[in-house]
Amino acid sequence: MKTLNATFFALSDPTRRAILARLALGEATVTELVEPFAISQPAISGHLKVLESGGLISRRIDGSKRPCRIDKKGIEVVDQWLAMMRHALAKNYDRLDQLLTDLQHNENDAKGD
Amino acid sequence: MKTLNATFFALSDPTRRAILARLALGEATVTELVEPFAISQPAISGHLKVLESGGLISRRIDGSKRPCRIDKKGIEVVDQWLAMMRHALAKNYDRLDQLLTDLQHNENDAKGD
DNA sequence: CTTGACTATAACAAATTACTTATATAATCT
DNA sequence: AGATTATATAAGTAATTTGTTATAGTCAAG
Repeated sequence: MKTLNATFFALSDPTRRAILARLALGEATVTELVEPFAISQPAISGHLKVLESGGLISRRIDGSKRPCRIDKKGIEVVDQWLAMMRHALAKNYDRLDQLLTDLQHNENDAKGD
Repeated sequence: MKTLNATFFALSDPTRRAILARLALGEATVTELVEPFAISQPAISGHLKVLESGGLISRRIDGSKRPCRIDKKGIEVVDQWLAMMRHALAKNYDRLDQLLTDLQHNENDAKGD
């Protein structure tokens, strides 16, 4: 459960998701990750730490470089949460109150923020 | 993209995920949601607003009550992001450098925080 | 062994978040 | 109408987050 917190928290920041998207194209060192992102190197290092503790990336040691790559653990955590939600939703789907709210949902059609 | 931000941000808070878990059991009004959570009603209302703007819940109007229910839009957004990541990872999986880093990953085995 | 590249940490400021209590608004009930 | 219930908004506060610059540590190259 703590993992879930850390993982979703890591994903909640657009810069960190952008880092993941970059990393999805292949491994990259910290310096390589700083380039496209227009924020300082320490800021990126901080994001990487958050991503790592969320199980979304891992790092190796290559001399003085620390190449980062996507770690599937984090992705699996999200996947499991999704599956859990879908399971709970499916279980409820044939309950009467859910059906009723489905019907009533129509009146909810044009609603602003 | 803005939706992704809002959705993941909404999911990044444990209280909000707990609200979703409760809602997965079926619709609930704001007052019903306040009960199990030991925080004030305005705090819950704030969380609900965040969840709604992340497309994770929707609300109907029932007299003075505002029953909340899970909205699958948010879940689909997460699902699409997952699919996108998996696709990018799969595309890279047969690239040489990825294979190399896979091999080198072994030396990364026992690494603390 | 000094210099330069790569990354992490410290110290601090600004913005955001998540609460709180108090209050406003709207619907329900008597 | 007056009281009660259901929810939202306002104002304020403490904690957290995200960024910055400056600096330290480690490795590589000459």
